Amino acid sequence: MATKAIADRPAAPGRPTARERLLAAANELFYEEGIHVVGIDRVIERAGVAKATLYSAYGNKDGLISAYLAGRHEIRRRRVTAAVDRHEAPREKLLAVFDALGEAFAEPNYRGCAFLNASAEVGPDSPVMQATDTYRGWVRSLFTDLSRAAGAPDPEQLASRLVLLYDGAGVAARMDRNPGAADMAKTVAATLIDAATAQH
Amino acid sequence: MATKAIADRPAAPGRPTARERLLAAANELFYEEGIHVVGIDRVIERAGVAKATLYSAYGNKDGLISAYLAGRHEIRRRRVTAAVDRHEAPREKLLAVFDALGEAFAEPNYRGCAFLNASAEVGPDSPVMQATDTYRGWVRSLFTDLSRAAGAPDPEQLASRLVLLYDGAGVAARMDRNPGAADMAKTVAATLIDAATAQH
DNA sequence: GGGCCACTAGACAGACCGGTCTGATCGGAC
DNA sequence: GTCCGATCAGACCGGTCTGTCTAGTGGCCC
Repeated sequence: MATKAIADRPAAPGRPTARERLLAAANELFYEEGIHVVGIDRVIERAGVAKATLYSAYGNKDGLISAYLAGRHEIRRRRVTAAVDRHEAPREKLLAVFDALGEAFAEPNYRGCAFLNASAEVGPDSPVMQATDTYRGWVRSLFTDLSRAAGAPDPEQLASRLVLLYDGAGVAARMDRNPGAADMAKTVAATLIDAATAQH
Repeated sequence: MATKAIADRPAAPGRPTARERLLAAANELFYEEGIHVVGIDRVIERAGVAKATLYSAYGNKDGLISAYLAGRHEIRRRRVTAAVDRHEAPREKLLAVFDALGEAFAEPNYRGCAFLNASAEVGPDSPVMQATDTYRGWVRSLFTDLSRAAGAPDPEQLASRLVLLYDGAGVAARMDRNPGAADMAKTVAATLIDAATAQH
C-alpha cells in the first residue's frame, strides 16, 4: 500500500497528509451530495484513511463539516481577492467580484453556494450557521468597503444591493443551470454602482 | 380519541382528512427542519395518523415530499396572484410580486425558499428537482409576461434580472435574517423596470 | 534496540431510517 | 345485519448512520 503515514507536523514528501486527504474528500463529497447524505464511511473511503484517524483529526463529523466550510470560505476569498486585485479603480474592483463569481459558476461540478446548501440541512444552532455567518459577513464587508472607496454616499445600501445580486446569481447558476448569471448580475451591478456614485 | 376516520372523498364534518393532516404536518416539519432530517415517524405522529395510512395515501416518502412542494408552490402562487391582482398597471403588478415576497418573509417561521432548501438535500434526479423546475418556470414566466405587458423591449432580459432580485431577496431574508430584503429588492426592481421601459 | 505515535483495518454498539405487515376498529352503504 | 374500505396501533425487517474500541503496523527519534 505504501502508506507514508506521517501525521500533520512534518512536511510529507509526496502524498498529502491524512488530515489533508480527509479534508479534500470531504470537500468533494459534502459539496457535491450534501453534508447529511454523505456518511463518514464514504469520506474515509475516498480519503484512503482509517475511521479512527478522522475522529482523532477532527473530533467528530461536525468538526469535519466546519473545516470543510472554512476551506470553502478560504478558496472563495482567495479567488475574489485575486480578481479584485487585478484592477485599480474601485468601480472595477466591485465589478471584478462578479468576474470571480463567473469563474466559480463555470466549474464543472458547480452546485450552488456551499453555505446556502449546508445551512439548508441543519438547525439554527449548528456550527454550520456560525461558518455561514462568518462567510456572509466577509462578503458584506467586502462590498461595503469597496463601495465606500468608490465614493458611494451610502456604502451600506449599495453593498446590500450588490449582495442581492451576488446571491441571486448564485441561485440562478444552480437552480436554472445558468452560469451566465454572473455576467447578468455584473451588468446590473454596473448600473447600480453608477447610479449610486453619480454626481448630481 | 374520537377518531372521525373518514377517508378522502366524503367531506368530513369537523376534522380535516387524514390525507390533509398528513400534508399539513409534512408542510410544517419538512419546511422547518428539512426533508431529510424529518422522519416518517415524526410526520405521522404530528398528523395523528397511522403509518399505513401515509403509505396508502402518498405511496412513499418521496410522494409526500412532492405533495409538500406542490402545496408550497400553490400557496406562493395564490399569494403572488392576489398581490398582483390588486393593481392595474403592469409596472405596479411587477412590483407587487415583491410585496408578496415581503409578506412571506414576515411570517414568523420563515426559513428561506422551500425549493432551494429541498433541492440542496437531494440528488439531481430526485422528484424534488422536477417540482423545483416547475416552480421556477412559473416564476420566470410570470415575470416575463408582466414585463412584456409593461412594454419592455426585451421581456426575457428584464424578467431574468427581476428573478435575480427575487432570489437574492429570499437568500437575504433567510441567511441574514432580514425580512426587509423584499423592500430593497422592490426598490431596485423599480429602477430596472423604469430603465427598461423608458422611451428613448 | 526500544519507545513513541500516527496510522490502518475492521468489529461493534446503539440509534434511527423507510417501508411492510398483521390485526383490530369503526362508519356508512345496502 | 353484513360487508367494505379507510383507518389505527404497533411489531417487525433490513439497512445505514455516528462514534468507540481493539489490535496490529511501521517510520522516526534517541
